[in-house]
Amino acid sequence: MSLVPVEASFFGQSTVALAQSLIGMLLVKETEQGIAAGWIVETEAYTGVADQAAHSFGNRRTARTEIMYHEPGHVYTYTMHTHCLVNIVCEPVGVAEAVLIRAVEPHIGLSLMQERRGLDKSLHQLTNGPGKLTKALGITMNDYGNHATKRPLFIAVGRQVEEISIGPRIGIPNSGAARHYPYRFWETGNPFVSK
DNA sequence: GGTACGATGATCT
DNA sequence: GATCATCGTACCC
Repeated sequence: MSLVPVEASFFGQSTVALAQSLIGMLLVKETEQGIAAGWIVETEAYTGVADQAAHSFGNRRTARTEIMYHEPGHVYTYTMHTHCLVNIVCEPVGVAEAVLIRAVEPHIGLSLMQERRGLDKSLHQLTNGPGKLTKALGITMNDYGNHATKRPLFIAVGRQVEEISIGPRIGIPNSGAARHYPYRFWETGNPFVSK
């Protein structure tokens, strides 16, 4: 098992392309309690200035969205309804786009994830949602601004994915036409996707 | 199997 | 004070 972070150049592709490339990659988080990692099985692309569903729509720039304007590969975490969500920043400096990681398949540190999520949860309930996977892996707002090529939170080379499905994004009913964009990607048939 | 809804807190106006 | 890129439970097929 080699947990080697990917090269920074991996993140130098378009947001939509990266959202698909991330499917099958390994999301790794190291803490004092140990390592937890999961295969990424579901992502969503948020394409910034013209995407009404993106936090950076119209180039809105605040303390929260600041990291989206930086180099690709940075980690963008933020809280939503008491949950922490994790994104990977895309596109060159000044272009604020990102990929939301919506679900992973538990791979390393299963008992640690179960401990964090509650022992009554079945395996497939641990990480099949954006708020769930951050809790299972121990990802918090402290990871905001970390680069995904560096510990303790990074992307590692993953496995082959046979087929990727495409559909509209989830949970953005108030985003005008943007809600219909085919920007959600998941590994076809994988039982750990959020829906 | 499905849908409905309330809790909950950071962020922005 | 309004707005959410959510989750879990309740309830109804």
